[in-house]
This record gives sequence, C-alpha cells and structure tokens, in this order.
Amino acid sequence: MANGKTGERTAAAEAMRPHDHRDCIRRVLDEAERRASDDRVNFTPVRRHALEILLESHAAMPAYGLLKRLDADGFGSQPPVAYRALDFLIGQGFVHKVERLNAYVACMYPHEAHTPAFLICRACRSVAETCVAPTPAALLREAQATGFAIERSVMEAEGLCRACALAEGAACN
Amino acid sequence: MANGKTGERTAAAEAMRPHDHRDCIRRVLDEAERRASDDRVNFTPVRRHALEILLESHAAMPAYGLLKRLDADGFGSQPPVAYRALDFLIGQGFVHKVERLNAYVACMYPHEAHTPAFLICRACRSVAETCVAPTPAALLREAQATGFAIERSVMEAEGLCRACALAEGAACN
DNA sequence: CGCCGGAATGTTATTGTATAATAGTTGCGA
DNA sequence: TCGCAACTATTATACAATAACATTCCGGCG
Repeated sequence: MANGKTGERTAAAEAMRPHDHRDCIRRVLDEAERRASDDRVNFTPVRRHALEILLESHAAMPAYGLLKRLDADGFGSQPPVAYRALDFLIGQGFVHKVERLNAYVACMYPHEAHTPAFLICRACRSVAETCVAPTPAALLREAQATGFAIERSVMEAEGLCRACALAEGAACN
Repeated sequence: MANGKTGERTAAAEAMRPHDHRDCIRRVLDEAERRASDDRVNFTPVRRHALEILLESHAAMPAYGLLKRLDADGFGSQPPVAYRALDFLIGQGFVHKVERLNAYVACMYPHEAHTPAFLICRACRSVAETCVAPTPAALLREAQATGFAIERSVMEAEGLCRACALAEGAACN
C-alpha cells in the first residue's frame, strides 16, 4: 500500500486501511500450518478451508455465513460442520469469536499468546484486532482480591471506523 | 476472611462472597427509581419488575429465563416483552449484557458512567462487575492511531471464582 | 367532549445462533 | 482383521433476537 513504513503504525491501523491483504493471508496461513504440524494436530481440509474463508477479510463473519460458504465449496451443510471447525480454530488460537457480533475473525497474531482486543465498526462490521497485555491491571487487581482465577479474557470496543465516520458524516449533511 | 474490613475491599469481592443482598437490591432500586423520575422516563411495572428479577442475584440471567419469570408474574409471555424491558434498562444503564453468556445482569454502579468489566465464573455463572477507567489506555491508543471513535466498550474475563475453584478441587481429589 | 399523537404493550411469525445426540467414515497400529 | 481414535455427517431441537403489526392508555388541545 500506501503503508508509509513509519515503524510505529499500529496493528489496528493496518486492519482498518488498505493493505496487501494477500500478505495477511499467506502469513497467517503459513504460521497456522507450521504450528499445526508442530503440535501434531490435524489441520484437515474443512478446518483449513474455514480459516481461509475467515482470512478473506478483516470483517467478522457469522457462523451461518461461514457455513454457507463451506457448503458452497463442497463441505457439509449442517451447523456442526461450521461449529466444529470453529471450535478447533479457536482452540488453536487461529480464530477469535467477537462476542458482540456473534461472529468470528481470523487472529492476526497466531504466534503470540495474548488477550485479544477488538475495535468493532458498527457500520461496516470490520474488526481490528490489537494485542493487549496479558490481563489489564485493573481487572487483575480485582481478580486477585477475590481469589478469582482468570483463564481467558477479551476486550471489545464498539464505534465507528474512520471510513464509516466520514461516510456517515457525509450522509447526514 | 473473611472480610477483614480493611477498607480496601473491592466491588468484585463484594459480589463474589456472602453479603446482605437485600442491601444491594434496595440501594440499586432506589437509585434507579430516583434517576428515572429525574430523567422523566417511565419506570413502568414491567421494567421495574424485570430489574427486580435481575437484582435477585449476581448471577447472569438469560433473556428467556427473564421472560419465563415475567410470564409467571403476570406480564407478557412473548420474547419482545423481555427484550423491550432489557433495552430500556440497558439504555438507562441499569443493566449490562454479558456477551460471553448471552445473559444479563443488573448494574451495581448505576450512578456512575463507566466501562463495565466482568469476572465471570464458568461454573456458577456468577458475575462480578467492576468499574474500570473509561477506556483502557492500550485500546485508546490504538483507536486514536486509526481514527476509530470508540462509543462503548466492555471487558470480560472468564475463569473460576474462589468457591467454585475449591469445589472443583475437592471434586477432583 | 372528541380527536390526535406518542409511548408502552400485546401478538404472531421468522430468522439466526448453538448444541445434543447419534451414526457413519477413515486411517492405523496390534 | 479387529478395534480404536479422530474426524465427519445428519437430524432435531433449544435458545437468542428482531420484524411487523395491532392495541391500549394517557395527556394535550380545539
């Protein structure tokens, strides 16, 4: 792209603006492939294809959308097909669920353990993922005070990405 | 402790351990009542009763559970009854949705604007809410870098509350 | 009084999300 | 060849959420 290469461009910025998305796909897919063989888990055709589909864009895809695609591409047509693939991919950390949308996105940082945080555009449903420190301090403090053992955490922020904010502003004028 | 009265007891601790829950109910309900009349919004019977039901415990209640209760207590029996009440209560900030569970909890801090954060016990489904700074710094930085306008955010941590951790440990021995 | 408009409810129907339960398939080592 | 394990297929169902429309209640106003 574009890009600019300043060195301090953030990940969210990457996701939200034009970039060579084939790089994203290749990079993540390679990583997944490698990790899967390392961990001796089966990266089967359905699972792989599900990940490919999710990688096609940074927008979040609902389960039944994924299912429709899998069906069209010759895999099963019943819900469990999609959900099993998703379970696997989530378990491996290749995919996150965006709770707010009941939808799924490919993880852009499959290599590092992290607490995913999302910037969710309510207009175009694009989702920018950003890595966040294992667990935010405030939360950790509360948890420790109660003896609550955090196993997994997420952050989700909803709003308007820049493109949509501009578009909306235009529409309202 | 129990308790210990150190003065630094946190809110999450409050929710996760025994306490006089009638105080919670009264306190929140009073606040809601007052705020509603201040803001000149209609705190109608269904809405009020829905809040009362949610206040009965710190556990998260699914929409259809609430609906069943409303029905049993003589209000409507169709989904929109529950969802309308929830929309109102959420809009007023009296209730939060716990995305992870597709369930709803009464807000324990109806007086202050805040980003809710939840400690969700996967065993007993109890939910401890803790107030968190408007928006966590890391996220805010990302957002600003992209021109993303955050309108609303949540944090959810899943794990085991102390009681359930003990119980589970016991069961496994 | 009688009409109007808005807010809140009631009702029916539909779509989307997710899982339970069960059975069939494939590959592989003993 | 048997049996195990992992994966896949299918049916059915429960739960979550919203669309669309009818109805009621109430306050303001000519």
